[in-house]
Amino acid sequence: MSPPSPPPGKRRTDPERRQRIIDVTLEVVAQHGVAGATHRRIAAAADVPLGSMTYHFAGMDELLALAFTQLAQKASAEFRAGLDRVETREEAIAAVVDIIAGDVWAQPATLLLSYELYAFAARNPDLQAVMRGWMAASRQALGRWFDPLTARALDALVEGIGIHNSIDREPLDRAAIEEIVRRVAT
Amino acid sequence: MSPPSPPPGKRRTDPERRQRIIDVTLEVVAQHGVAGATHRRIAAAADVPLGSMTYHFAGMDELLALAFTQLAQKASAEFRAGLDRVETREEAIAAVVDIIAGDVWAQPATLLLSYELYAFAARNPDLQAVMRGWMAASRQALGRWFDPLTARALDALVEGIGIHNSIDREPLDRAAIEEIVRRVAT
Amino acid sequence: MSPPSPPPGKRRTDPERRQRIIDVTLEVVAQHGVAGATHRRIAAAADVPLGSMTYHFAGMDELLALAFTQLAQKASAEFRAGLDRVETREEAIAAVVDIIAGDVWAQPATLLLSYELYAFAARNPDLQAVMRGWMAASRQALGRWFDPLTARALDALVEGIGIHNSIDREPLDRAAIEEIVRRVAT
Amino acid sequence: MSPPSPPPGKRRTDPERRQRIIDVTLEVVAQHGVAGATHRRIAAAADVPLGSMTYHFAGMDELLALAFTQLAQKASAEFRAGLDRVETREEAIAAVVDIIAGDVWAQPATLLLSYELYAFAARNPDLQAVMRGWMAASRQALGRWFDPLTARALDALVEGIGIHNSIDREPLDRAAIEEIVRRVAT
DNA sequence: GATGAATGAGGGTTCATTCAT
DNA sequence: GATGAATGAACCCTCATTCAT
Repeated sequence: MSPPSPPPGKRRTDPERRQRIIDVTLEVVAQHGVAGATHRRIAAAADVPLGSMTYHFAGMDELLALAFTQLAQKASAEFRAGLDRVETREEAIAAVVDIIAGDVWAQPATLLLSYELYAFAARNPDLQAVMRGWMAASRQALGRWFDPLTARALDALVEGIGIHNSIDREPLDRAAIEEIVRRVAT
Repeated sequence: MSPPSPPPGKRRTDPERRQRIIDVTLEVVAQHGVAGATHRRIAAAADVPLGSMTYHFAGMDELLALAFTQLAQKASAEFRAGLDRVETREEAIAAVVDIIAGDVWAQPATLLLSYELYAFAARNPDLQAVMRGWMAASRQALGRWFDPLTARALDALVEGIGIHNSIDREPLDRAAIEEIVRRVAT
Repeated sequence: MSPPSPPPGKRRTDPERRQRIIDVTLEVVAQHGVAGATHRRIAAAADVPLGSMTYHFAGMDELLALAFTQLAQKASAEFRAGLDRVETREEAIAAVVDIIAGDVWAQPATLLLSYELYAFAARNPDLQAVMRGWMAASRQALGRWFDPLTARALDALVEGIGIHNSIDREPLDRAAIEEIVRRVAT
Repeated sequence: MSPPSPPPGKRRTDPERRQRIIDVTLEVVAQHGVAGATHRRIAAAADVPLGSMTYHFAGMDELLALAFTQLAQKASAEFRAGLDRVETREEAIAAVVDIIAGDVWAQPATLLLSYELYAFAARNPDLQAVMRGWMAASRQALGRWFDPLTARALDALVEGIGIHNSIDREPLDRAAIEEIVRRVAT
């Protein structure tokens, strides 16, 4: 059995189109918020005809759900990638510090998207499942080096320090972050 | 017998009106998100004519800013209230655990509002100032019992565990939270 | 019998108020057009409470009618003043040239008001009477020196050249105007 | 039998729609003034959904500008048409008298529109260019038979007598108009 | 007499969505 | 399959006007 692919026949420049719309959706949300993410704006940003929006996606909700899901999965993958390549507990601690202080979550756009994601997920059961999966994956990755409670604590720390650093005018530096991480990791 | 109340639909004196609109705004945001917080919806929920919206507030942005500011200030006040009445460091630790595990942030609506608040604040300089004030107040309250770095770490922990507990199907219990708090608080 | 004055008792800073509103109305119309002449804008420009608007005048239509009537009467008076002081036919011709080339109608604001006035008068019988009175007065003033047909022709010329000069990038100079006036005045 | 027309309220193909809206706009302006020309009123008069207004035109200003531009161009074309078909100077004079006394500008609606046009143009640079073009075309048409100064004077006369005749209870008759035109045309 | 608070009607505009092509 | 034209619901906001004071 072949995977469920679009029926063969007259496929044009399609395949990337759908994905590009999803990617652009996140950009638009980052810039204008969920409230400002309209079909028109996304279509314009993706350089796609307006009709494509409702043709490819049932509605904004579905599109947002898809976009946020991909965001969560990508973030989760990056999180695990950072931890999977380490060999010792010391390196694992360093990896956690990297994640908190690193470029990924330090980017204002990414953090902004996470706020929008949380708010959206709170009203969307599908996204809640995605987020629980994300959390579970993070804890599993941490679980290689830390006991379950510590893993959860570290995961929460990543979240909390990330948010506060984005608001704070003087974010915590690497040394301070490491100090805290070490306290939590016994 | 209750005092003679003005016939509904024709009351001209309603001093708390303005404040009620602000309160209702938060309820509507909690229920429908910032994206779904429209003048009409809020007016209906507050049982107020539509014209009152732009009469009392320059626009949705101002109204949201006011509502979120009050939310932040109320949350900040509750945070400090929990810490200001303690007399020992042990009690302070218990208070932090209370805050994390307690009713305030455990309410889904409150957490949801905080996501919306973060997203909104990221695009609104006034709210950023409010949030920095909130963070500063929290750290000051914690500063009575903990050194600055620990205070920041605990504050981040409150944030992170709160968020994760709201997503998690099996939130951390008091004992687990206390264990983590004690690790951070040396 | 005394003239119909407001009943004595508690008169404050009233008398000029009403007239000032009328004057300011013309300024607002000149700046924003009849379409943009709102109670609020006029009240703000006249530094008068909004409630004064509907207190002193039955509605915008009445206020506009009053304002335009005063404008017409003032313009008419100036027109006659220019002609009444002349002693010879030659001076009368010079006066007509003065009116056309002069400062009064050359001011963009004044001409703009006349357009608005014409448009308004076309839909307001009272103003039509005012304008007919204005025309009659002009012709009467001209009638001292010119036969009826010539008077009407000169009056039309004042109108037509005035308008065209306001549109034209190179308005007719005094000499050209005088040449035309002399042709019409036999 | 008439051809099968689409059921009302559900027609999707209406190529002249845009132009009809422009035409109807002038009718609405003639009836209610620029101040009373609203999207809703025009849409109703043109039997067109409200959404069509801002779909076809960027805003009321653009719509008014288009409508007035077409009015000016049509008036200009008629003016020239009257003069272009004459063969002698005598006929040219007769043509000018026709224009002044004729049906075009004698219609109250047309004159009313010209007032609104002048007022609108005074606040709209694009329309000023249109009006200057109109004036230039008129003078060029007159220029075939009259020297430049006379051409301008006759043009102004058309304007002035037209306006005054519309206000006057006893408009000038053809003979009187001809007498004045002849004076101006040397 | 005079006014500031309040309102509901109506303003322009944006939007997701539909549908003929 | 894909799209551009079109729509009507809903948006935020301004307005003249009312009314208790």
